Amino acid sequence: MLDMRYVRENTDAVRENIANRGVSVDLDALLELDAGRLVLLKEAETLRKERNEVADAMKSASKEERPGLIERGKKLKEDVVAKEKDLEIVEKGWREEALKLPNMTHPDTPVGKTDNDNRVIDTVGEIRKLENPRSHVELAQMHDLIDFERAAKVTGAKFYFLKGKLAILEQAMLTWAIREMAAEGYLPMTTPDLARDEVLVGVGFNPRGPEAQIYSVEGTDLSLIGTSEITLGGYHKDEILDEASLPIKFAGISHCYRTEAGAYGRESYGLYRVHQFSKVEMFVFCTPEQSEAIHMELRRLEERMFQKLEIPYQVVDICTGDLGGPAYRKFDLEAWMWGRGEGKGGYGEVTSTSNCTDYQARRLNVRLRRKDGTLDYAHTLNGTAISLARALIAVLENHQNEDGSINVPDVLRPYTGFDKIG
RNA sequence: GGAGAGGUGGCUGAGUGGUCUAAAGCAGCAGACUUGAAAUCUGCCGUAUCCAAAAGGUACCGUGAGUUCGAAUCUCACCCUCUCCGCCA
Repeated sequence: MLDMRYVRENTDAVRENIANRGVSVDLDALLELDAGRLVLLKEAETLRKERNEVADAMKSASKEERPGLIERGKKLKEDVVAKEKDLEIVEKGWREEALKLPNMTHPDTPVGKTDNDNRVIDTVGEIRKLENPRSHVELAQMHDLIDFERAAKVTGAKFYFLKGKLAILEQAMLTWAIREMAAEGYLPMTTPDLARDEVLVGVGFNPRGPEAQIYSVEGTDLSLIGTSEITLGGYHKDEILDEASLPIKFAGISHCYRTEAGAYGRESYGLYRVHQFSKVEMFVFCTPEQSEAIHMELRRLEERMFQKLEIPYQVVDICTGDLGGPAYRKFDLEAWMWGRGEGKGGYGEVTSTSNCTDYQARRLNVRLRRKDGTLDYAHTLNGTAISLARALIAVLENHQNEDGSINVPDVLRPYTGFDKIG
């Protein structure tokens, strides 16, 4: 959500931003609705004022005056109801359109249309030389680590059972990641896996409807979360945070559920695009002054996780056309995966960090009280500490040996209790 | 799941149809007194929105609908909290 006053006063900048992001928002229609809304609002308020005056006059009215005042009051009540109905209709359209407005964009964000326009800003780590690199699916088959077929029988396509040492490896990575985050001052939080639709919308997700990537629970206003960004963002909904308490840093542990409608194909192979996975997510509430530096910190922490896992990756500055609505700027980490690029290997997204500035905070109504007593909206940021499924792919494929055995990265060995698979 | 009680400003808490633009206390801010602090005294002290600003208007007492000339107050539904019972890892 953008500040409507800002939109009114900076229409050119907003228009350019909409164009850069390739979002379908009709700004002119929105501005027209906005102007119409203000007129109706004014009219409704005038009527309500008269109604209040009549009610006020009743208090001291004589017996003779009363019937006349009651008549006026009845008439005004009808007028108010009618005017409010008009206002409600305009406001509904206005709100729908206003919610579609994406966040403004960081000046350094590359302008572009698709992920081909994303800018690689760093490449780190060395890709191991392998004669016969195997995909994680092949490796899993060799060691009986994943059962997709039975998961399909039990639940459906794009679900999986992790077996044996891979199940242990997953838990090891979760525990390791949580401890890493705690050591950095991020408060570990196990969150609900479901949230109210209201919260989903506040964080910027679309819980229902044809475009939705979210599972919703029939007969309730609950949806399965696609990331704990949702529950952590909702955590301080409708609250006023004390400036001195910021930044507030969380490391959320949750399962993540995504419908991934229509996302089948080569790039969705194996564990890469699945309907359920576990994730440790960093989430930060901070002041507007802090958010830029914290975004860099989140990126640095994400990079460090993959450095410690000894997995080569590249950092990508996401272009305007590929940014989600709430993000002001977004970096992705793409790890090397041998199973991509038709067996030759390629980079695949493993983490992502966004600075959402005050966009989510406005929708969630999260404010901060300055030391001088004034109020402002907080800034929110999120970043992936570790996302299982994809991180497992990266570990399996990068730490495989020529014989198909897989070394456990050093940092995980204390948590797995074994050094090698196979 | 059943029965009961309850949700009011940053906090505690009064208020059951019209001076509620919500009592009082605590906390906070400014000032007085004081060498300084405490105590005491005085004043200020919710949010959003409209207006260039001020003045002012409108809305908000868990949420939503309703009754009424008029709703924090009455009615209904929902959400949440607490107590007890049942069930249960």
